[in-house]
Amino acid sequence: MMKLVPIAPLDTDPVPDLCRACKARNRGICGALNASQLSELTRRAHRQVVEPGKTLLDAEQPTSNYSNVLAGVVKLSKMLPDGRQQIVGLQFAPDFVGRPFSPESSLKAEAVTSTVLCTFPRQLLERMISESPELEHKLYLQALDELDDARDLLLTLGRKTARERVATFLLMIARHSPHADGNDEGGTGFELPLTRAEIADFLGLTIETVSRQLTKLKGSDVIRVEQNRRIRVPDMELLEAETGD
Amino acid sequence: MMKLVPIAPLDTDPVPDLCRACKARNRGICGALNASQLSELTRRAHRQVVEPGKTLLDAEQPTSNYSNVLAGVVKLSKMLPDGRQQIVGLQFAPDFVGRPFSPESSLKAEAVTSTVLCTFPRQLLERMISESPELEHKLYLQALDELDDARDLLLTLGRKTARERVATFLLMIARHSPHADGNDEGGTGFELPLTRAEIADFLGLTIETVSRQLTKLKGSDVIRVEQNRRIRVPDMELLEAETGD
DNA sequence: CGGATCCTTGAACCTAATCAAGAAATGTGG
DNA sequence: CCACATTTCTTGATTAGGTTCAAGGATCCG
Repeated sequence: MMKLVPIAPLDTDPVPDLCRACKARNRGICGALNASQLSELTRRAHRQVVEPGKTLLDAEQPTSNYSNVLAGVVKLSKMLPDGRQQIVGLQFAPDFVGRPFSPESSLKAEAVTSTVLCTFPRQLLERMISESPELEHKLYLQALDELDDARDLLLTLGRKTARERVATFLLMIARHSPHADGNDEGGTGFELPLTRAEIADFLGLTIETVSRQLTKLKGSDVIRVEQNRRIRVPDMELLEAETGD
Repeated sequence: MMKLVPIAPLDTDPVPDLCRACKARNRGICGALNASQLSELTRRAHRQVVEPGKTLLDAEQPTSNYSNVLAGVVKLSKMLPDGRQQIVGLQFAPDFVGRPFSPESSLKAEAVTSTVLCTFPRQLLERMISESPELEHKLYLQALDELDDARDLLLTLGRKTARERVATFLLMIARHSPHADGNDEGGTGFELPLTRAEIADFLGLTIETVSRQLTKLKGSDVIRVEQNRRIRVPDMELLEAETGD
């Protein structure tokens, strides 16, 4: 049975086309917005495709825009004054990229692959947060997930061997791969979004060590390296057994 | 001048004595609650002093209670099946300890010092979150801070030397010490809440390495070790210079 | 095809781990 | 309060996993 409720005047806006076509619409934070809020967001947001290396947020710099990742991968990294670098997180669709309630980011956010983003002004989002508890709730849930991820990575960096780290990374990518070919003849295949240097920066290793461990995992028949960036895992359980947990 | 506002019937409850005396009341998440909410929370919360080693949340176990830290220090840790351990966070007053929206914790929370807690049922908090956006906002802010801390630690574990890690840890503790004696004759003095073994688990090192680096920092006149747990920093800038950032 | 970037492999080195012992601090019961 | 047991911490010797330095091979792209 239908309830009769007064129609809020602002809610007569239709869902914008941009959002209607957005794959992240119902999984990401925008799912918390009503049509009028979506409409306002859309008026000031734009969809863009950015190339690898494009910086979205810069450490110690005032931030003017936040983004949602619609496709591709974004890395979050920190750097010491002497140049040592650590990747502290990877973001996939439909993740939100930004640090609400702080005028500047403490880290750098950079596209690692060709990436599709929905970008909008920082202040607009912060205003919408204050108007929509539902939106803040979604952001909170994402923050909690990122916290779990960060702490898993802490265990990896603090206590795992090089081989275990590489296996852990491969498993993580496999699980995030949308087109990881299922169990056809040769197990699961997927593409690494990161270069060896980036994998090293993620795992707290050097590029040489990453390369050597991939070679050794190949030698143990845990993986096959079909091309530099293309990995195949014949038996996912074998890979899981290499992660240490 | 006083404003005349209608008094919400439920808000006639006075602020409970337990909360009135709570030092964390206005800094922690309870600051987001009105008198009636506080009153309900208090009815089902209890203040307790727990001894070092007491487990508050256990990995892979359903959690029935959350807590606020009122005094003391709580460690959050993860363990691999073979026993390797990593501390992934330290919580001080007035931090909230718990993982909302997840029936079980992915980590273990344990008192490291004698600790004062305000403990209450998990489901009560989750119900109050759904009723109070202000409360969820405070929790979100804390989660964002914990995320920043976790990512700082990632940089430490992934890229710093043993000496830099120990210096980074000492600086962190110094900054969290309420009774760090100010700049009397000998600089800043404070108490380490953790054993050497726990410091090692926090920094991804062994107990021997922590001990050796403390000895070396002493040899370089960056710190003085007055007792095992008592450190003095003659010049805080010297210590900062050892952290690598 | 040529140049640049990315990746692999080898050899030497080094930092931190491991193994081992003893010293200092803490706690306990007489 | 002291003697003893236990835990915690320090120090030394050795080992090993990963880094650094160096060179050569793939791969990619104009």
